[in-house]
Amino acid sequence: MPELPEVETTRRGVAPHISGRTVRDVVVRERRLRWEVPRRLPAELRGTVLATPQRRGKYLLFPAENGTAIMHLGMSGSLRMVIHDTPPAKHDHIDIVLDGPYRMRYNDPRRFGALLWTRADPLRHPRLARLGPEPFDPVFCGDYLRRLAHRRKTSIKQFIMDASVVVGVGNIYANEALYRAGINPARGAGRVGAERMSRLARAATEVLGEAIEAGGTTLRNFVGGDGEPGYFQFDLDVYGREGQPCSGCGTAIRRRWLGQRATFFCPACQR
DNA sequence: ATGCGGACCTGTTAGC
DNA sequence: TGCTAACAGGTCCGCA
Repeated sequence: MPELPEVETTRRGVAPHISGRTVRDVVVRERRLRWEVPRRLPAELRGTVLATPQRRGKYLLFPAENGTAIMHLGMSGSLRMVIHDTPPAKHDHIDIVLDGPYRMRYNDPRRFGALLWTRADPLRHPRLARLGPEPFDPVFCGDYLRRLAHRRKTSIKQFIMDASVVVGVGNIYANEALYRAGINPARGAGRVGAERMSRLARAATEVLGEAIEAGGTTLRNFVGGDGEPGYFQFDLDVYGREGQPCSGCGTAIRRRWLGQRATFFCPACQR
């Protein structure tokens, strides 16, 4: 579920409840996530004061005094703040128990997520070191994309979803950005001209920004950081709309597969 | 270096 | 109603 807007919404949701709080304990009920939760993580976090959580791509960073907890929500992870005596539900794998009435609870049915620990600069962590720029970073622009896409034969959609190119453009927003830019998702990355590439960069930045504004797209079981199920729905033009008319020209939206991911596009508007 | 396919998991929904 | 298959928002890894 979580794409960048959901991750950012989660960060914003939990931030006021954890910034400046002391970690009383960390309860790990299931350590088999994408990678095993480090055994030393509870001991490292216990007794330290948490700073404001940060985000890098879809990774959440929880800086403590002696290191940083690095979290990824994977496909199905979510965080919520619950009062201490709330009994854990199915797939509630980890609690960060805080001073005061709340603990931060991590739930992840598919266990594609992760919780890691580093004492060093988290941005140099192997998982983060090779990430591309944030979509809101001014270096992320048409020229930047053109340079990287030079002679690349992969589709523009797979290219824009590559986290070493730019972070945070997941399947939903790749579809939406390409629609807004009028580019066929299957087009070779190296065959997108300068003008259209600029449009794509702008579209990606825009669509992600708007989704964050909207509070994140809510699909399936996403739960906002405040514990309220998000009911806001970002208005999607193509994703999940196979067979429905394109809002621009009325042509039926098509679905195809690119890189094992469902891809939605308007065959008339996107070339 | 690039590109592809498979892998990790469980839950929900569509179809018979 | 019940069973099975397809599909789901992410990434990493190994191989060609």
